[in-house]
Amino acid sequence: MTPTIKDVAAAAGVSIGTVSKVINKSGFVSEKIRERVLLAITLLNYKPNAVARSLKQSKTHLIGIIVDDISNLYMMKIIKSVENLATEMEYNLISCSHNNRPEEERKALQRLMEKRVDGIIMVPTGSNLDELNMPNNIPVILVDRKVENARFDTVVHENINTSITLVQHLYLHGRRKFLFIHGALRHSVEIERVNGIKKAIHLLGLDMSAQVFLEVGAALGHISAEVRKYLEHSGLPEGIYATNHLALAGTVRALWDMGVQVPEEVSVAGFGDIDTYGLLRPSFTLAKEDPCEVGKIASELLFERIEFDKQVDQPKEFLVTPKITIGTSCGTHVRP
DNA sequence: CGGGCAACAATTAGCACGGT
DNA sequence: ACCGTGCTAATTGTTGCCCG
Repeated sequence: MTPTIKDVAAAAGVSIGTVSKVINKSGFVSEKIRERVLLAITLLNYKPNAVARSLKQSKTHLIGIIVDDISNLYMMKIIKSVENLATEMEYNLISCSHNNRPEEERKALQRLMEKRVDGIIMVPTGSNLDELNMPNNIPVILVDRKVENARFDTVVHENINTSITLVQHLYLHGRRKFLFIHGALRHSVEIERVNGIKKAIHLLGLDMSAQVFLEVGAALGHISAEVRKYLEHSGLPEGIYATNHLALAGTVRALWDMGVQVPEEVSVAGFGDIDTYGLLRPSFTLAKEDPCEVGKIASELLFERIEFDKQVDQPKEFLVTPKITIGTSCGTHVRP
């Protein structure tokens, strides 16, 4: 059996309370006894039992994080960023995916609560929070997506104005007929970005009937096939704008497969960082999200609540503004 | 300074009790 | 004798408080 504090106490010839004081550097222990205890710890290769400690302290030093899909690079960056602070604060992370299914979201929450995690950071599916049995005894921070009835702090990207800026950008370089490729309008991110597009169309006085909105799925292979099918059937627009990194990657792949030259034949803009390793010299304009910043703000908020017992008086919304990087797609072409 | 002990949360073995 | 029910007490490792 692995040695317990009891074994250390017996080996050192002291009580377990004294061993506890030595381990936690609390209270008074004479130097002679302290050395004896430390020697016993070394000889027995004793490691304190975190489970028993949690039992006593009602604190597990565990943080739960629920995202839509843990293999999604964007989500991975949020998790990594949360982990950075968690490690510094001597907490461990439990990561879960809900795959955008409310039922899995509910179960993941349930499991984390049963594990008695000290706090939760979560990307909501967008389902009704009242039906999720959200915890009210531990802090929760929502990230990436806004939800109605939020009694929780939320960290999200700015989507509407950024979306408007991207359309304006294509417009300023002479584009007037667009293909807007977006995902399912299930959560706030896609809804806001599409709303931004519509606002931009209105602001710029573009002909709405000349614009096309194409909704695509969430799997890269399918997206590129759908985009290709559309382009082969309906021809190239002047500009393409994809609202998320998967839609953008699928679009770029379809254009490559079709041998379409960007920006010579069509301008491309979109959300997302699809060039993880910096291998591309992108000829399209990007609004790059900053998932690391989202994770950083969210984890800082969470630890404020956990460690300093800070209460949520009025739930706040924190906005992270995506950085726009100009590709070559717009610089070379000017409308005649 | 150091020992003793309750408390923490959840589970389960053990036991008494009543009914068939 | 056997079964189900409901209760108590023990169990786990650690901490923090009290007492001498």
